[in-house]
Amino acid sequence: MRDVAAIAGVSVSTVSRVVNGSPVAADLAVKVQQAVALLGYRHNHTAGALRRADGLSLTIGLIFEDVSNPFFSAIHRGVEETARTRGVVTFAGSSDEEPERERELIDALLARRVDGLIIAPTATDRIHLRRDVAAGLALVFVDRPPVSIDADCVLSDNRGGAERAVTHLTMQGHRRIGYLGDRSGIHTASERLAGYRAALARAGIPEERQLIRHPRHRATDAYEITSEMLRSSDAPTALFTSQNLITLEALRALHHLGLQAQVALVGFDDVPLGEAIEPAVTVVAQSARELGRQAAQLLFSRLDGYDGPARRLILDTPLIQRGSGELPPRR
Amino acid sequence: MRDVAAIAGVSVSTVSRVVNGSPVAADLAVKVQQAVALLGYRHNHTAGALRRADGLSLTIGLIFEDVSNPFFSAIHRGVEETARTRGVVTFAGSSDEEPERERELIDALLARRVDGLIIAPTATDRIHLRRDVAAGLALVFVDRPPVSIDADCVLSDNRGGAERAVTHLTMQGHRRIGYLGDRSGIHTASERLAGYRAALARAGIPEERQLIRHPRHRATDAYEITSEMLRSSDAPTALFTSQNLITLEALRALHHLGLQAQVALVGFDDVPLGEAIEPAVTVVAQSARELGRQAAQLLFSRLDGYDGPARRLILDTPLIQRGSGELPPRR
DNA sequence: CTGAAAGCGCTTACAG
DNA sequence: CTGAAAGCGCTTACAG
Repeated sequence: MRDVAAIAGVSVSTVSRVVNGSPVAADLAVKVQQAVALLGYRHNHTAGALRRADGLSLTIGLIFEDVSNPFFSAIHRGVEETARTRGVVTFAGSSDEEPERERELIDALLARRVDGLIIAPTATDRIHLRRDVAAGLALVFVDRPPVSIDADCVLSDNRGGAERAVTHLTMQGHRRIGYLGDRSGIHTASERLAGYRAALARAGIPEERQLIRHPRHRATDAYEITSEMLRSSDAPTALFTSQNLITLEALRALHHLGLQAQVALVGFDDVPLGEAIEPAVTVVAQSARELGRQAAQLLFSRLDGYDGPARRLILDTPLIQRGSGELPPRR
Repeated sequence: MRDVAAIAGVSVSTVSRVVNGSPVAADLAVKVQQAVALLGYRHNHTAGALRRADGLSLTIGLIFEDVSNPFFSAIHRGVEETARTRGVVTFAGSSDEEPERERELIDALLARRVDGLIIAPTATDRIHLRRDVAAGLALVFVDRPPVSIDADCVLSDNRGGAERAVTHLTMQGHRRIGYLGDRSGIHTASERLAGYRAALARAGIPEERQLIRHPRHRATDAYEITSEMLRSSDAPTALFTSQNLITLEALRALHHLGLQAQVALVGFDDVPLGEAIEPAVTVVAQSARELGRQAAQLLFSRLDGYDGPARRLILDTPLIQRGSGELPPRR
């Protein structure tokens, strides 16, 4: 900036004004712009933030379980869409469901002075950000509510969606419905299990322990567990799979066993090709992108000065009937 | 930091040393740490970078077509894996294949002083970063090579993979092979088309114009175009779909028409459930995560001082036979 | 409208 | 090892 000022023959104050669009005499502005082009000057917004009144970095951070899970990357996209309109750029990182990694990421992001954070917290989150929030950090939770701090959050209707899915199965006469759940401890997992239980209770069906399973490592275990459950003598006539990766694995297992037209299935969260395969997959859908948009909205409203109590948004999870969930009981 | 110094009864220099792990007398270090905890002090790494010798922000930027495309989010994950070992956090943004948006993102990221940039450039990239690279920016291209600047890049073997895929079809007697390609102009698209052509030429099959199609809007058009092609009187006996989203749409069309067991298909890039559906989908696979890892490696080697000529890495694209690509010609 | 000076939160020579 | 001072690239009162 000093170099630009020297070449343009003005003070750095004037260069700063031109760069920031403050009123400057036209002839000086032209000189400055020429010098900027000549030198290939890049404004250092970060340095400016140190002195600027608002102190904003125009930067926010996203912390997900895994940035490459399509569910989370769709949230990312939704956040980006609204951040973009404000000239805000977005960090994104994966906690891998490890509280320590989550904490590292939070620390790293705050050391870079992000204006806000959108977090899908780990099951055992120890998030301690009260002071940072008091100091102006905008904090929003997405997909899972915060446990150790009171903050804005946006969730899907997990319990309601699961209950609707399972009731859909009981209404068609299924009484043995397998539950393939996510690692317990994760909020969405326990809510969906609660929904499953509520639906069984409503239909007067007793729970069976061996029908409720929680694969530890989703991608690898879910396939095995599903296969095993389906091969057993008291196999279920229907499955409720409570997470997108688990649904994919259960579908693989069903298709490999050739049981996809025998055993009903409803999944939580849509899957690619879910509509194309035979039978097409009935799911409870959630709009990840919309979760992201809403989370960003909450975040920016805080940066814009909203100072009221924490808000909690719950998004609908409509049931999409496509075939797999409408198969009658077969055994 | 000043407050910490005041409470600990030391100079800010000493606080700085403690925070950065420089040698400090044990008793003073303890006092500083207590003050840090008491105040909830957050180090401002960004402010430090202004004065620090290396000037590094420990920040890099990723620019993809779309962060929510599973291919790109897997690259993101690969980058993150190697960035993480260095305490580097990652921005990620979507260009939507628009050069102007790409430029905005680059400018925004450079204004936040990222140490490096990993870009999957738009078809008509006007990327002008020579001066920034000269000033120390580490720049790597991924998935698509740079057109307007010489820089490190890591690509998949697009032409070779496509040629292998199509030759696989011709070897089984297919002579009418439909090509469903990405928007032309995108490097990967033209390479894959070249591979398709090479395979036809090698098999002595003349090209047919109406069998080579480029959906404009992948998600929406690919379905229509595939359906139309399959319904025509001179329909192909096999399809080569040259991108993951296009493969998904073509599969939807095939399944909806009930032709999935009649018309062979090989896709470029794997798709979820590709293994589960019937017939399972034969693909040319690329490891997006590995692309990301390698790109990050190239980037960090530059930051570590490598100053040689631009490198170009080409990753293998093995053919995975699963069934859909092994269907014989039917008409 | 414009410029000189002070200062944002840090790190880095430089003395001690 | 420790502290006082200068300075990184900017913005912001404050005079003119």
